[in-house]
Amino acid sequence: MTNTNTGGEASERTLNFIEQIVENDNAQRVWGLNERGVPKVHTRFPPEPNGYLHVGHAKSICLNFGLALRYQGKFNMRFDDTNPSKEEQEYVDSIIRDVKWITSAFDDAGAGFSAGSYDTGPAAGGLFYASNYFEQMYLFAEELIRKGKAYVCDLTGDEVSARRGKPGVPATSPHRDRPIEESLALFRDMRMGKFPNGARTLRAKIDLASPNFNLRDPVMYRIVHESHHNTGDAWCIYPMYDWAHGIEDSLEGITHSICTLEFEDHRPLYDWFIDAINEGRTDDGSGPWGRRIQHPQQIEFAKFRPTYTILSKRNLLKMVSERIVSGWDDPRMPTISGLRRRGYTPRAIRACMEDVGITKVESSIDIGRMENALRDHLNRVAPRAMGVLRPLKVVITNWPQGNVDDLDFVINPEDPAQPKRKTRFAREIYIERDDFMEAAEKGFFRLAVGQEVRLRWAYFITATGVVKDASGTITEVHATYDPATRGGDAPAGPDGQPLRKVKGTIHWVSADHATDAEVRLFDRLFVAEEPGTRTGNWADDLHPRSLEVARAKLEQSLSTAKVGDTFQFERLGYFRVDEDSVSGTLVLNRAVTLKDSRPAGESGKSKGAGAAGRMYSIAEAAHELKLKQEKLAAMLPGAGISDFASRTPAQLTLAEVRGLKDWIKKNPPTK
RNA sequence: UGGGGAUUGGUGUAACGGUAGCACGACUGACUCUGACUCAGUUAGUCUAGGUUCAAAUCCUAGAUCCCCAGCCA
Repeated sequence: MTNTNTGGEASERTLNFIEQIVENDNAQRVWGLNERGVPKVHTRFPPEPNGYLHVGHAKSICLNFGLALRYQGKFNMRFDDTNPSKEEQEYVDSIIRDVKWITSAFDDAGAGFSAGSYDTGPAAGGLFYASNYFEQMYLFAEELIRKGKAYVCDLTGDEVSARRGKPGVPATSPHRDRPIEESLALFRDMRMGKFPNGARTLRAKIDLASPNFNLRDPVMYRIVHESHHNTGDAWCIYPMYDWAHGIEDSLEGITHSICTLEFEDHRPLYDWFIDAINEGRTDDGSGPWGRRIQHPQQIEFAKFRPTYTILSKRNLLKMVSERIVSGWDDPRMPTISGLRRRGYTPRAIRACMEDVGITKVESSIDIGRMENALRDHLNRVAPRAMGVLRPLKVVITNWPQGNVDDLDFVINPEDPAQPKRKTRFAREIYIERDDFMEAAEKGFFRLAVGQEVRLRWAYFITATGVVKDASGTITEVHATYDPATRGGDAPAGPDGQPLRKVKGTIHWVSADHATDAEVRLFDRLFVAEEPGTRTGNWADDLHPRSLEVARAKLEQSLSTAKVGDTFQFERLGYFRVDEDSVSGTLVLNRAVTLKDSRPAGESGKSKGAGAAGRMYSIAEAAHELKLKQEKLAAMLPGAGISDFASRTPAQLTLAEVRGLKDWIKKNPPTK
């Protein structure tokens, strides 16, 4: 079996546990056949429109949409909009946009099966709103009251809390034996708006002593006098998630209701509600309550949890409202709209999700995996261009004044089918400041005085001297070029082999033909792998310089680039034209750098993210060693790490953690 | 202290009583007009302790650690 990291195209791999469940169900025809004559598979993505979608949601979309596609089923986009006080039309609009964008990664999904976006392709189930089922839900609720399975409770929120009980101590409710007719009348009065917010609730009559608190007579309806983005003022009672969700799935014919781990405790409730509705119903509808409704299967999986990121909508909202970022679509945000603006592609996001897989293990995903997936995709599709982020002027002193050369530039070496295009070269050019050293150090094979370098697709040049300002800063480099190297090839000898080699190739931009641009360089929003673990407040781990703005010089052809265009600037990374661009002033975002295998330090970046440089906080180390933090801290001196208390930051190296592991084996802690 | 989950190299993930494999990362090297890409190689793992078995990551027992649950949020 092979795994794929090549853009998420379907390939052979072992089935994940959800696919196994689906295939089992299919083999046993649990859900019957669909109109295509294949076993029915119907999934959905059910966000609440109370914020923008983030990468975590992308995983769920890919899972659910991918399942529908793989098994020739259907996928519903559904708003779980049961709480008018938190939901807004702006969020509805953004979610629709984002889901379409993510699902577009499934276009041309192979096997002659084209996907299209969620609402147009063969997997399209449609766009739905839970709020459109309010009337049906209400009818089901009355049915449960009449079956003696639900009752109106007069307790306030605080009173319910106070009476919730504890593990081993049952909850209490003074109204659970209220006569059916009385509950029915009160429930109708609730709907009529006869009571203020919070005065009464409808509760399911399940088990006040259940060890699972979700079953201690959960609230089904609460009174909320507020306008709803979809139903307006039609309702003043709104269903709770637990009551509503299973009904939504059932009504839409969902077969596999996939959600995240924290809802495992809710599954018995999900099942109870559907079973309660079905009690007294029959397959042919002949009973007193009519036809049975579908009972979807809830399946839970672990969330996508990237390092150096926070994902809860509440905290993302806080970052937006406190202006820590410029908005929900700030390119540093883990929101789908932020990733899109930064330059991520849906295919890269999908590939990352495929790479990471579906399990019930709450693992955290190295944010580098997302970056790798992006590089992998963009490397194959992004046109190359040249841009200089920190320009340093080079004067080619032996280049004829006023002369301009048109040179061939390869658009994408990964795609030889693409034609070449012309790039202008002249006497004055810009190169990257980092690509020049007055005196080359060992291992530095870019431009230096007396050292020859290749200008990509242009000429070999050798620096001859520098011009400095009063402070000693180099303002200009003088160099000579070799006319025999036009196009960037060294002249060949009689045997056809190049007569000389240059180790370095650098990028450049013609000064007279350059276009100015603002280039935004992003770093992680947080400096801690898990923001907030150190102090309990993620704000303490914010990266103080997660945005740097460069005044760049780009090759002339970029001046006509459009918003959304993405390029690889050779040797630098991938860049996307930002929405902030106005005519004449380009703004680009660096989506991700290229990988850099230069020695650490030389590239100006720290190379510590990998395993070798991995640092552990005391909490992480304690987790790794399966010890309590205090216990670990106490044993450090004995294990030969005596200076830990004085370290800043208080971290252990990977080697030390490994050493501790061995030491603990030999010296087991006392219980 | 009640209930529900989880635990395989640095990371992610396979193996469903029978060779612990794959991917990412890291490290070497080759190639290279991007210190990119590509290619080759190296590295490193079954939470612990018992038990069952010819054979255990897998089954049993006990324990450890982590996550979730007492909203009229979803």
